[in-house]
Amino acid sequence: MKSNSPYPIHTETGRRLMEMFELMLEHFGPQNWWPADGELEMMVGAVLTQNTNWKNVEKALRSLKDGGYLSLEGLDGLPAEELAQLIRPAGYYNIKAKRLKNLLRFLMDQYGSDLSLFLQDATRSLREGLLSVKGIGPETADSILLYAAHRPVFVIDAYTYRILYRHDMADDQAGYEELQDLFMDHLPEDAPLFNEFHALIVKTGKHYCKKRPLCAKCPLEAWRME
DNA sequence: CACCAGGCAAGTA
DNA sequence: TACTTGCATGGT
Repeated sequence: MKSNSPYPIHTETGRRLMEMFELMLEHFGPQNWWPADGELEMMVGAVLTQNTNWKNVEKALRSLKDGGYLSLEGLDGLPAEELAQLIRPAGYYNIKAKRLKNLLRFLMDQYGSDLSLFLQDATRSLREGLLSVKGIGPETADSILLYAAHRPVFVIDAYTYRILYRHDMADDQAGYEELQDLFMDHLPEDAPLFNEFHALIVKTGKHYCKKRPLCAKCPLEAWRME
């Protein structure tokens, strides 16, 4: 993907979104997400980072790696209680241990011990399968689809709500699917674009105040003044 | 001290 | 259906 050879955009909304994307890319550069060593680590990280600072997730992933548990077999052979203690720094460790176990059971029951069969599955509805797992909601499912299975699915998170609402591109009642459609109906279905855009939204969103109107300190506004 | 962080499920009315 | 609450550590 080259930032200076834009995709064909056919709507005003699409142009506004691409303008935001270009500004973010210009200011922060490529984010190269997802920061993980392999697809399984990515999926584990997706569960661990639920409502949790990524720095804390890294500590949990580190202890899983150091213990040699970051494989389907390694995690499967680990009692939930032990898994919980290993992922303590990521918070919500009891419930997240169960969620990881639920995900592991889904993968091994549906695809055996070969993760690539899951990642390359083009026949069934991967999203519905993931959403049937207790502990995998829309954002975690879509993160896995985009960053592990490389499908052109746009991931929505709290920062996406905040930025779009602040720039009057969505109302405060907008739901997940509604915001996802906003991106997917107006941008080309391109996994590398969705990958970088979501990562940049997370990076940029951190600089917006949680509850305050748009002001000159909001990144996109400040950059336009430069 | 309060507040936040790359959500989700279960309970309540 | 539409809110509300529990889950929990670590950093600012």
